[in-house]
Amino acid sequence: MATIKDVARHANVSIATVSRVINEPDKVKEPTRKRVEAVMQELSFSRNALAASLVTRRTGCIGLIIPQLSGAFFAPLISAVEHTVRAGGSHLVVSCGNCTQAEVLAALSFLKQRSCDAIIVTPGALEHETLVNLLETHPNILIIHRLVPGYEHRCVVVDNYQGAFMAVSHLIEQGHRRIAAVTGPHNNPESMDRLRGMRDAMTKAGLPLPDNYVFEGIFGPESGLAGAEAFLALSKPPTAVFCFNDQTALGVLDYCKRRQIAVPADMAVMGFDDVEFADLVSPRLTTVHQPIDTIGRTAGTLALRLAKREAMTDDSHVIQPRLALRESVAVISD
Amino acid sequence: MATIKDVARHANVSIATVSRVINEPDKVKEPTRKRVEAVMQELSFSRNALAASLVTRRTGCIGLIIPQLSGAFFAPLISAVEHTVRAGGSHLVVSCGNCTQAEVLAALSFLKQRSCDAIIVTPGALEHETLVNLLETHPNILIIHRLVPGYEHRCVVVDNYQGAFMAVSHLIEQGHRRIAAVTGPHNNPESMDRLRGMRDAMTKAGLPLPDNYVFEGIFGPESGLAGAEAFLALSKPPTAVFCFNDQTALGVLDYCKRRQIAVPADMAVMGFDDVEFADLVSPRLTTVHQPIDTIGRTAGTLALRLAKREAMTDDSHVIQPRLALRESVAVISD
DNA sequence: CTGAAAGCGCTAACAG
DNA sequence: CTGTTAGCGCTTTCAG
Repeated sequence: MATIKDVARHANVSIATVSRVINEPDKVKEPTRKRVEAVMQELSFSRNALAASLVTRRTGCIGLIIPQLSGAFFAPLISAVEHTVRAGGSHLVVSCGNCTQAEVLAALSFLKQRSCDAIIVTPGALEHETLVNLLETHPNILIIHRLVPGYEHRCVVVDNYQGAFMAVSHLIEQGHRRIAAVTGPHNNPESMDRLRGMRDAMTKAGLPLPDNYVFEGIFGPESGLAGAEAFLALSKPPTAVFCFNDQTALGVLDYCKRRQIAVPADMAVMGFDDVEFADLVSPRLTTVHQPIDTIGRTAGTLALRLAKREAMTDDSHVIQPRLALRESVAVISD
Repeated sequence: MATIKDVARHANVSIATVSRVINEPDKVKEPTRKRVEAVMQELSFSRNALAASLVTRRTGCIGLIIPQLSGAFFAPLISAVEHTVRAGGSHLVVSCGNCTQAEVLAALSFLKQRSCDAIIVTPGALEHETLVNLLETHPNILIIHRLVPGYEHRCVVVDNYQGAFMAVSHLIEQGHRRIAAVTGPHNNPESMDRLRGMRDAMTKAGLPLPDNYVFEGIFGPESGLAGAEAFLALSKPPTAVFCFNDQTALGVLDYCKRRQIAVPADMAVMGFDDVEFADLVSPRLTTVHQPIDTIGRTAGTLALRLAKREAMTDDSHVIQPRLALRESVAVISD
């Protein structure tokens, strides 16, 4: 591998000049520049970015810590982040945090050592305190999917409360009065926000939400299966079930299919997320659309700004979801 | 940010000793080590990996260039690569090549400058010559999805020919005699391999494959739509269509649904890839299963070996697909 | 077992 | 416009 030293020698200039033709070409007189460029070509010189970063203290890398790389929800998110980040001239280094606190911290430490200009964290299992601590000690960290009080300008979240409120209100408008929910884990803040949104929508309509209408799941199809089974065993089963994510809804749909329960006629199913397959299953899933792309773009833009050490505005970045009306919910028939 | 210099000063040792407790702790006497470790903790020292890499010439990073980050096919692939790579103690830097040759080369140059220990390339639109050149000049590059003669040991591919052969043979076994195909772009080597496999399976069974039974697509649902339309307009339409990827098959399925053509009764549909949604659509898609996970793991393992500059064995890495038999193909009824 | 010193390849003042 | 020089933070001989 040729270095700027080699280039300098071959072109009969100092290494400073070579450095200049790389970084600020117009500060070098045309003939000199041409000569240097020719030599670089000839030696197929490739600048060692590591060495440069060591002195500039900027790597042009933005880190992203995320629980999964694949998956209907995260993959498009990563993609959106990558695109904006790259449009801004930086590159994305992803690290799969796999949810556990230890892994996230390990990933973080790696990205820190690698001097990423900014780091985007999807907290997964991170405790609130850890998060606060992180935000406090690392001015270039950014959080997706959790609103940390006092650091709103470095958080990008979707309005889970509002999304759930809208979803349940829609169900009510369709005539449903007995509405159940398959939630996420009780320690999941997003799930809790959705539950609050649901509760308020029910209360506003003067409807009850009995405890046995709330089934705690883990955001997977198996939760939907179990939840549906539990609800249908009730003496007064619900006519609609609101699943706190689409994977769960998929489980409910699956259960209904097996048991020959017609969706939406006998059971309405509402999801949350609007992942790719929501429009692919049958009946097509009515769900709360999370604008994944907007989230990703917002996060990317913010990261770019943090990387440049630009001042952050104090606004919070709360993104509004909207309803994706499809086939799994209809006006109640009885 | 504290440096080893700071640590050295505070612990009353030389920077060499600090470096040792980081890299070869057992070469440092217990008390000294303890003291240094305490100071590191206290100053919340984080080693600057950039500086280290500058001298060791190893970064612990493995690069991956890929056309898309999301997508039913690539996301799981990335995930598999990331897991193996990380299990091997390295980290993955992804770069989205977006298919064009220029972009792939740009991504490559970035990863090179960043001194990745090894780079995995999914060639997308790269021309064969460029590929050969790359493999020749970069001993630590690895190719997925293209078998470059002379560099087999640094390529990992699935046997597209065999997959297509199996798929079409299965269709024939089910009694189909008029089988059409919606292929990928004609300059796509994988698509060409699949077409050869199909041709040979047809020939072997003594069946013709007329030109108007071969519709060139671009691996998207719209190709399936267009292909299906074209085939159905024929005076003798096929009874089965082999789609060269699942996205395309999705388009065909969609077309049939709209036109009330029963699948598989009136039209059998065979896909290729077996992405996540293949098992989710209805009818569930019969398709050629690509062992994405195996591909990813193989590539990851190979990359790790390249990174360690270990000698490569001379075997090629050709992975065998298998059929995923589901609902969209059945014994022909007439 | 520990320290001194010489770089890794590059950038960034500062002179000229 | 160009060259000299002093590091960036770390590893790695080579002595002691």
